[in-house]
Amino acid sequence: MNLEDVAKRAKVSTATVSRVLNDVGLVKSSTRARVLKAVRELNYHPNLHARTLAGGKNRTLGMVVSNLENPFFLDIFRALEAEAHRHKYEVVVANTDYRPQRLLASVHNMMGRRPAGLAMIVSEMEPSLMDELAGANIPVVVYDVGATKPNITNIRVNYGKGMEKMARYLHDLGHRRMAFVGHHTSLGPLSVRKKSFVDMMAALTPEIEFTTMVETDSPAGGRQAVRRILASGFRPTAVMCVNDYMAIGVLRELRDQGLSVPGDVSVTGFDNISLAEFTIPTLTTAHIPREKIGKLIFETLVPEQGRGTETSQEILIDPVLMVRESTGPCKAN
Amino acid sequence: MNLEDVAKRAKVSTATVSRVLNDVGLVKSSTRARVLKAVRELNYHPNLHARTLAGGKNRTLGMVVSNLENPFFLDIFRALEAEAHRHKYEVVVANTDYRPQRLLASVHNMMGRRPAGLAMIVSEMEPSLMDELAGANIPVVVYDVGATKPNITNIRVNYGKGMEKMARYLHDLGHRRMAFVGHHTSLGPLSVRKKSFVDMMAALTPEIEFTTMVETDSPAGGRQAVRRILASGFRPTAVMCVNDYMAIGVLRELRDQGLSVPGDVSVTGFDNISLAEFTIPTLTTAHIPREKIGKLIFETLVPEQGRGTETSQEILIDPVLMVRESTGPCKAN
DNA sequence: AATCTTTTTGAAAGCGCTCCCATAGCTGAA
DNA sequence: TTCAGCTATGGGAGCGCTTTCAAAAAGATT
Repeated sequence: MNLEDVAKRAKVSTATVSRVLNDVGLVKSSTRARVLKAVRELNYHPNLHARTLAGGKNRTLGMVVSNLENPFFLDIFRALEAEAHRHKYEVVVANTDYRPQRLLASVHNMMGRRPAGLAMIVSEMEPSLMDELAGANIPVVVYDVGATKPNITNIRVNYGKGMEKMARYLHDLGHRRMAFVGHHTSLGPLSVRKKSFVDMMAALTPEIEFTTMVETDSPAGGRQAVRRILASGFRPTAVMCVNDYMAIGVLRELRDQGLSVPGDVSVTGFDNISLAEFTIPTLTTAHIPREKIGKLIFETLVPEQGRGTETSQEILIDPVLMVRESTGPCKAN
Repeated sequence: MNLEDVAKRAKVSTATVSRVLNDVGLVKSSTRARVLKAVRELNYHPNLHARTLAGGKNRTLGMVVSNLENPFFLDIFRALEAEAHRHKYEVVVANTDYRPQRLLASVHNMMGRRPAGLAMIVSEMEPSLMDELAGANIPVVVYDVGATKPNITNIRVNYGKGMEKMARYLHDLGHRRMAFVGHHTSLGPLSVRKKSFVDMMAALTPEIEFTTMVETDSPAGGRQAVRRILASGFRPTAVMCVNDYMAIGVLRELRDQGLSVPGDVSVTGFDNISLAEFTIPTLTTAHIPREKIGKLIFETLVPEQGRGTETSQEILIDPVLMVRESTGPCKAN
């Protein structure tokens, strides 16, 4: 089933069918009707591959994320997709599960698809990959990772400041023995949050700080972290999590261990995913505007007509503290 | 950057480069090395569109789901993807948000991509679309929807039986005033669950049954449903949810209304998503093996060499009851 | 050294589309 | 009637690849 079949049936040339389908150039309305009829009757759908190949254009964007299971990433994907659909673009995602191996494979696959733009929302970027991307001839947006590179726009979230606000808030509530729960320590944007925590603790309550890193970014990871902390003998009055998704597991495990939140322990997350309003207790967190980020990504990857494509830029976003039920005054002596 | 550039640099023909890249045909090892070197130096990635166009083959599968935000769908996607990657296939997903409009657009987009196979995990299928898919010349799998069609494999979950087990279990605990919470009533597989509930109630405890349908498949939807039920004056001792994802909101709202679970009200979900072990209390549900379903989808879409492609078949899966903390004996008088 | 194999390579024809360029209708003015 | 000036169409090259077919190169055999 191809253009020629349609052309034959409508008794026109393939050029005309193409014109009708793309709504470009002049076509007599009677001819157009005939073509559309043939298209419908044959249940024809243009071969996208041939289209991109011939036209050199592509209305699909690529997006690579670390963990689609974490609602944070999913939300960004959905926001980008919504914006894309509004402009008749499509988005194809790839998930890496924080595995560098997969990252590479995904990026290469994406490059093979020759997308109109590529968004990298991953924590495990490597400098060499950044170089490769800068060399690829398409617009690239990266999320909060690595140094600024020519041809690559960087959307940054001020995690440091967010963590600082959070730590200060807990400190003001009287908390001194705090623990930090994270995953995949070594990765850029994640280590920023951890470092920020460690620095704050050093400044606020020297020598009292505990950091756990587990292998998975999930509630199960959060649960495991709590077990580790308690097994070590450390009894924090507050636990700060690298994100909300892990905090869900932290809340659950604390309860399993007979500790009440926020009575015995305060818990904070990060991201403000929608589930944060459904946990018991609801979760104190820092809001990161995924909606806005998704939109920003689209605007960067598909620059509006007229406005020239920036070579590279940097966008900074500030997290906003959202206080809910999971945090309260420190009651420990 | 194309095959010819590589060929020129390696001083061979494009045919040879192609042979090396696809690992077919005989190529002298010294030549192969030269080609690979050129590929590396140019950072070349084959144009997938040209590949599919020329080769007529495609190693990517399409998948359309109703709500990627619901972990149930995401799990199936991830299972399918894992299996696909194992066989060097890729998966591209499209999300419909239960909107027929989007469904159509997604399917057409997929057809344009000429995937090796298409999996439809959507509740909002229409017969006409089924016909169109049966006519398309690719393997199609649909999840639990519509009548069996030639050329289309149907993976069915015995929701009716699952709901029956669940209702009977609650009945045995003494519950009589039960409510059902769902969304998008009219859609096939969803209405099965509802109908099953209604039928069971009719058999077990005639005239005491309450059904709410809200617009979104999400915790927020679950919350809204509880508000509606309570606003109506009905005081159920058990709430059965169409899935776990909505049950999360139900649990939260019941607590907000001062009702304890399972003390005052028992709650059940369906699917056994991993979050069901992290809610407070943990959620009684029915397990649906997403892992297995993902695998099954792959095997159906990409039939192994040798085994002939079945024209159409039907696969049936039985849910398994998972009793956790959210259900208990009815204490009401 | 001549001939026959076998291995290795290249030339070129598509794959299904877009888009440029040329041609064919048509309208109305001269 | 003729021709400029449109509007509508068709022809065909080319997008980057795979794949067949044939030819060249390299060994093997006598």
